[in-house]
Amino acid sequence: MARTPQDVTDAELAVLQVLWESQTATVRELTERLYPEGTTALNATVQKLLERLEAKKCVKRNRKTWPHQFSAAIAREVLIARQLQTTADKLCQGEIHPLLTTLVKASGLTTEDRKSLRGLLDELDREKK
Amino acid sequence: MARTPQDVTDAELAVLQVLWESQTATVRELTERLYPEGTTALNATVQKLLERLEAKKCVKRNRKTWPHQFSAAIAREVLIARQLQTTADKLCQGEIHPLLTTLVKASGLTTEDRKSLRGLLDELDREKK
DNA sequence: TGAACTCCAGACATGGCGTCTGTATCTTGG
DNA sequence: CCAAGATACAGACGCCATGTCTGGAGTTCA
Repeated sequence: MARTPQDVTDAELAVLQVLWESQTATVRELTERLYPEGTTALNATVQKLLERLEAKKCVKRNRKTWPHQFSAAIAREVLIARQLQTTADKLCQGEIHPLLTTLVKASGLTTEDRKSLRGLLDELDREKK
Repeated sequence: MARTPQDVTDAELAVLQVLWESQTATVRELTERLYPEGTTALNATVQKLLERLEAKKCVKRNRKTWPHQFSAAIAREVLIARQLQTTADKLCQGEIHPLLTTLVKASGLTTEDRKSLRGLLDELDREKK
């Protein structure tokens, strides 16, 4: 039972979070944001995280500018979807429906939430007729 | 950025999966199921996994019988819910609504699925009035 | 009682992941 | 055009989670 590497690790995710709200940033900016108090060695750390994220196609790097500008190459929603699929694979043989019912049942949905959900369903009904 | 240990690990989950469908089982049975071909050393491995699962309150052990009988102490749905909450915490500051919309949009819900979902929502509406 | 099985405490090993060091490369001010 | 400072990049380190194994004690049954 070999261990399966994570697709986006915690430290990497932290970087992505910042990029999602900043649109674009340099290594220095990211480091200051993620590790205020930190030493300059952390720059290399962030650099490495970005490098790995780039390899995973989660981050785009603009090499034309100096210093390089980084931006997210993957939307939060996509990552959410991917994560949910992983959960489904592990716990429901890939089925997503169980996730939905679990969410709806277990979580404290407000009346508001339920209304918007119905809206979404209606939309789907219309699309597929 | 310290690494956070998983709540239920892959190998542990594999054990749980078997328990969910077998109701109850001994170490030997589990080992044979999980590692057909395996050496007897794997018995200890499974034993250790069970021990850890027990500590996490995911497995119950009946010490009255010999050999001990193990059974799941946590429902699959609970684990799903927990996992979903973790995802929400990491990606949506704990909000579950984004997960829902992602799921509804991304997954190929059949008309049937949508109907049963609406049923669930109606039920909730009735409960909370 | 002895053989065979099970339990259990602890140790071991692999590898993921966050971090750091050292060096090459680039940019800018003088 | 050169020196100084910043950035990029390759590689390595170290901790620890996690899957696995070893040895010995406990249990059952003929």
